[in-house]
Amino acid sequence: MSGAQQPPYARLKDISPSDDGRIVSVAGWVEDIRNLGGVVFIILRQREGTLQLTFKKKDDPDILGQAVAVNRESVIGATGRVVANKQARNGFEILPAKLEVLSPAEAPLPLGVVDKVGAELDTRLDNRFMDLRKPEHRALFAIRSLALRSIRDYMYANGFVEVHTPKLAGAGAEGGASLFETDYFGKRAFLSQSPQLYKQMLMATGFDRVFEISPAFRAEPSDTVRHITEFISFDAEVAFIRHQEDFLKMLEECVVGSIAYVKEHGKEHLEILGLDPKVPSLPIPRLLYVDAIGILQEYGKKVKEGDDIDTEGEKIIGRAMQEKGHELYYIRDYPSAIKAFYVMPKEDDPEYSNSFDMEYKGMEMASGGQREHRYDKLVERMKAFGLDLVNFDFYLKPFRFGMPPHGGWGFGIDRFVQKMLDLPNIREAVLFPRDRNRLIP
RNA sequence: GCCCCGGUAGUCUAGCGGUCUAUGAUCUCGGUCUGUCGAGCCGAGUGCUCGGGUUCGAAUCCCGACCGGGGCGCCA
Repeated sequence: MSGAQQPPYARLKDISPSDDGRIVSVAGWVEDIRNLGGVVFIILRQREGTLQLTFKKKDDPDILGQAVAVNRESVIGATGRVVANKQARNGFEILPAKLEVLSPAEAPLPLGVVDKVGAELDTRLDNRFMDLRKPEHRALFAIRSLALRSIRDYMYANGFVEVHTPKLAGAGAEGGASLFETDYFGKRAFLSQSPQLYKQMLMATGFDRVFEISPAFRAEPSDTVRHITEFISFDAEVAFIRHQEDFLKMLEECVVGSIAYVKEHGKEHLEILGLDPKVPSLPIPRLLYVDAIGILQEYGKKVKEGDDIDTEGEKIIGRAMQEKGHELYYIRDYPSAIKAFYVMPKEDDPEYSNSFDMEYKGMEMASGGQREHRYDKLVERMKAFGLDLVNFDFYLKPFRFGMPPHGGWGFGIDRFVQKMLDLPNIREAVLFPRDRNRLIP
């Protein structure tokens, strides 16, 4: 273990058949041990793939004995000679002269990494560290990372400032009942369900364009494949707009760009998963709310103008749009009555609002719109919603001292990854998901 | 929170009142084998979620709790 005198461990990508004869040290997880009696193979797994260690009884029976004694999924280090060999994976194998167990794994494993049986999601999540040793599961998160990187790149390139608003707050963001309550030095506090009010307040500062990628918490006891209690929300707010179309263009470019970025830079990961997501063409369709209701009526669903679109309706529209070749689209101009208090009703038809949802494969990815920036109108609407204005003084104050017209969106990162990769459950797209029953790990 | 379905070895499953000393696979352990790469072959090991009840008898039927799967409501 006198590490300082020894060369660093070589990675799989640093070794090739042309290194024949070279002495290298490698480390990794023991994926499998194949004991053929006179010869033993250890399949060693690293981040990028697996390589083979070969032990021959006639060369060194002692080290062969050590190799056979190692438990699967232990972390080992080995030093030996590289031998080019067409029979071995990668075209080479290593014949170790030294083998050390850096961290043994107990047996049996709580979850097999290469076992020929499946495991339920619940079991996998209970043992997530082990589950993520499977390349196809790590690939999901490599892709998620790429998608986020592309989103950030787009936002920075378009003049947005990345911000962080508080996740602990003394008042509920939108006055809903779906807040987690906690004790804050004897006072009641809530986990933020949305950065909504804070990002709007920032519109009164001169930043003009802000975005935030951070957790949001919802205490709704939803038990579905598309809800978790802690999710990552990508929020943005833009000042000095004339119409929501001014930023819808940005959102669609950002989202479509993210899918394209994943396809371009995540080829190896998509290959592991056998996936090839479609890149929607720009601009994506804008379906008016009233037309969406029309589609539902065409499909025989009993809805009337003014109704909210329920899950079934959302799925029907998803299929209808899919038939026309559209996976990603906006639904615009919802009735004012079914949207939050901060939405701006349309000038010419106040029954409807400057609001939108972005839908991807029949699931809501984002919602947003132009906000009511006129103090009097905002207060009027808040009263109509039955909100106690005393609790919202901190929010309303900026509206009395010069608030530019503005709007923005909230976009669910976890759902985006779920739909882009056609995952059956949002929990697959989250490392350590939180839901109604799961708080550990 | 509501509706439907389910909970069997570390993992995934069959069984659905006695014939269950519970099926198969995977896994683990032991044996064998000098080119495996889903290694092979021989042998062994581990289990009916918990608590009540019905019955001569319960993995199996009933009730409750907890947990899981699907759907709904709501939403990102």
